[in-house]
Amino acid sequence: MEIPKTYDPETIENKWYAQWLDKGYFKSSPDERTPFTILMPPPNVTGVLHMGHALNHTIQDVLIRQERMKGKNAMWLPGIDHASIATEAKVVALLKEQGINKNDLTRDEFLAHAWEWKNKYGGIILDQLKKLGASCDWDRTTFTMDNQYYKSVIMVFNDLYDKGFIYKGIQMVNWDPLAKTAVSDEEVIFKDANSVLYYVKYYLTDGEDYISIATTRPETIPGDVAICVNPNDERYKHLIGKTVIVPLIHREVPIISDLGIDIEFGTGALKVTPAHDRYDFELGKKYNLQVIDVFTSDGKMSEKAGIFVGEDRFKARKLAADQLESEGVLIKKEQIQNNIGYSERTNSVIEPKLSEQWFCNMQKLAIPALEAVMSDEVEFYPAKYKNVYRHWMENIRDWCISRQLWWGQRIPVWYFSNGQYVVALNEEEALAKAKLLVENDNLTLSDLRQDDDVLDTWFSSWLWPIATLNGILEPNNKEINYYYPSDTLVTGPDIIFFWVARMITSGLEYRKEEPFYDVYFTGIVRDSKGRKMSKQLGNSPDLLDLIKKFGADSVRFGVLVSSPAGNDLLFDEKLCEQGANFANKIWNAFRLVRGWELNGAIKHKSSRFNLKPVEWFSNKLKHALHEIDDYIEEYKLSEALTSIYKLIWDDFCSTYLEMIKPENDLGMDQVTYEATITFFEKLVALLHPFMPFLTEEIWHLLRERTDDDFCIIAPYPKPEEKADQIILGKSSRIIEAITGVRNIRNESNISPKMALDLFIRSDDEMLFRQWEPIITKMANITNIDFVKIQVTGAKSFTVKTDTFYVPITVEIDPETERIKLSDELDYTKGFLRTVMAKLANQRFIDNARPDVLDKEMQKKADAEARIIMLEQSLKELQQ
RNA sequence: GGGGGCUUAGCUCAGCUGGUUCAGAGCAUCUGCCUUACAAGCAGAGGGUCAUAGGUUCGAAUCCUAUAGCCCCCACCA
Repeated sequence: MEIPKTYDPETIENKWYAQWLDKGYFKSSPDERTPFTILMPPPNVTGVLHMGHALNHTIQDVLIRQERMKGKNAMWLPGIDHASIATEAKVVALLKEQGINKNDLTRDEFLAHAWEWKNKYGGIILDQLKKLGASCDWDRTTFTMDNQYYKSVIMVFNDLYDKGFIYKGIQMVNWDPLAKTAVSDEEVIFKDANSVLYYVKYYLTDGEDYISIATTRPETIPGDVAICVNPNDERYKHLIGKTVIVPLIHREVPIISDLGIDIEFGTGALKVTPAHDRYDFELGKKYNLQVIDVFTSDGKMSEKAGIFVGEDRFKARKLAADQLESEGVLIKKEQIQNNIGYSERTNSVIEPKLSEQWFCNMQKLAIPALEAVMSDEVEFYPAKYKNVYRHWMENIRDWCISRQLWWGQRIPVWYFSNGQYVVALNEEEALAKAKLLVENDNLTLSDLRQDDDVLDTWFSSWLWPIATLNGILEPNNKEINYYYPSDTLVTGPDIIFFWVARMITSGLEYRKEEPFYDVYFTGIVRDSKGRKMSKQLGNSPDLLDLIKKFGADSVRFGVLVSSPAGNDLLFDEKLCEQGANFANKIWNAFRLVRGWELNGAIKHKSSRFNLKPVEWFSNKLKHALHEIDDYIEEYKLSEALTSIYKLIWDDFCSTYLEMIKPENDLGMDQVTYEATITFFEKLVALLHPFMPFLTEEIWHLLRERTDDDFCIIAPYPKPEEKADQIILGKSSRIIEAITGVRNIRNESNISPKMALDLFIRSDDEMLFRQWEPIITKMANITNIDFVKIQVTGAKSFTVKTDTFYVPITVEIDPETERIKLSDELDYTKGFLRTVMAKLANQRFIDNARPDVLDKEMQKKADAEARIIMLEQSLKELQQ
């Protein structure tokens, strides 16, 4: 067998992905094993793969692969969200390009276009995820408008209506004039804005006096129905009850009073426009005022405005300002800072608008969902989001669930011409219910009209954990009973309210059990300058390009290595490069190790090195497995990966392989070789969830494998026995000694090629004898001797209580040697003093834990021994 | 306006219930090496009064209080 010199990701990735699929390793069905389930947050059908997805799905894949290797029945369910408003906007725009206006289409015609679009573009994103190595059970791919899913949503609507949670009402909603639909509070993004505050005179009906009003929205003046002041405001007290003339339209309106008015703000007098402001609407209700909606649904001035009819709201603002000026009622303009709400989807300015919508009352439903998180039944990583969650759930408001769109689950409500309605699962049931309602058996479907609106996308997404497993329609089916609750939800904190909170809510309502045990919140992916990645900035690299350039394993490494849970990830291509370097390193280590057998270098039965390196690395590995396991338990994946990285690069390659690597033609022995292959196998398995392709490749090349022996299903290395600290401690003395010699070479400019002698002064000669062949090889030493006294004409260094002398021809300054020793002595003495102080402190003795106390005792002993050694050396030097 | 978080080497970050093996890692920098696995590499090195000021303590990066700066979330101030 010939091992290629370089690792070629692309062909190898395609090869193994195909084989994994072929072997069905991603598939899962209920059996006697413990399940481990992850439900993929379904990307929008309109979505394009970006770095955020890469991070998110890499994390999910790491978790799934780990648990699969640990023997659980791992199931990762992928899917796509129909993304009602986002998709509809896209389809409308596309049709517009083709010269088709949505308004000219029937509902069915439009939906046909939408489905066509979905079938063409939807799911591209999932195919792209395959390139990344995602090990989803693709047979389970679910779309939120699949037949069964659709029915589940309708069923839940019916159920919540029957239970009295869902109701229809006229309320102030957030209106998106571009999409011409209501949106929920969560879909409104508030941004700071510089606005103009207009001060306007409202003249009293009788007399020359006026009251001045401050407003940022003069175009809504035609909707004014009153002026409101604080009853305690001395300036206006005498005017309450009088009437003023509204500018522009010259209507007479009353001056009323309410304690809610802020005397300090603006002029202290508020123009009341119930149709266009939440607060004003409340005032309007309280004082029974008229509602005049001055806008049309697309944000133009309406007939009711009576002025600037048909003009866009922003144009109208300017026109209104101009006219106020020409009427002589504009007092002044002032620049102010305020918040303006934008639609999350269309980015148009949200208009508070009074309209009739469907709402879901969340207060009662939220109670158990709040409790589940506060009690850690659902555990948040990081925990800081618990507070955010609690605050929202404690102040939860009714959820506006209807949207004036066509793409989505159509609201299952059927109306009579008189406005009466029935809520039903389908037309047949609607008709039956209707007949009962009006006691008329001759009623036909044509007497009924279904609600035109669809449901908020999130009203379907919130059922994801249940509906994907058909748990709504068949609550007792085998699948949902087996897989629910899922284990970990991996998502961004930006949708904690939209989605996470609501899934917990619906899960507890419909399964009486939380939908997932853990929620892992990822951070936002930013560029290396800390800017959020966005299309506009063009700072988001194309994932597929990155994979092409570095390989999927390297990209996975890059996004994982610096992304602790909940913290933003500052992504830099360099991280992928580091990943690629790592892959290359592993590949070359593999070539070295495997080469020994393939090139016939295995010449001996037993180890020249007394198996010391094997003993050392096996303990190093034990130690690392515990560390890595702890990190994974806490979802510290980047830390875990870093640990594996160091274990492989530093400990395995730089140290272990260098130790056992045969110099000259001395050859390798069978025992060490076998041990090394076994180590390599464990390392590769350990790394597999993070870098699946490279590891699968090496897995198959390390040994002959049977047909079903794949790394993807190999047992994950478990932390079992603890590492032997004594062995690790002794070995580190050896390694430090080698480093010490190398250091002397460096600072004295001695080539690594020039062999040196080494004198060791130690009370543990045995140890150094055992390691002698390794020390001589790694530090390029000709001969090691043991001494009892100072060696002159040599550079020295100390490790713990051992002193090492390297005789060199380069000039040695005794003074420098003396200073070195005396500095170390001072430091050690100081160190001992602090230890002694602690041990002399009764409160410390009383309060410290026994292990802390033991450590201090050990420190004391070590320091004392070292001081004796240093003092002795120093004395000899001065003689 | 309310709430939460952050401030540790040039950069990105680890540092749990306070105890000189905690002052760390990776990247970057510097020095020397094309040593037959790897220059996508090897061997070394330098670099931080742990934001500031107090306090608690025998002892604080770690706990408390203020201050400054940055970030996020929530909120109907016209």
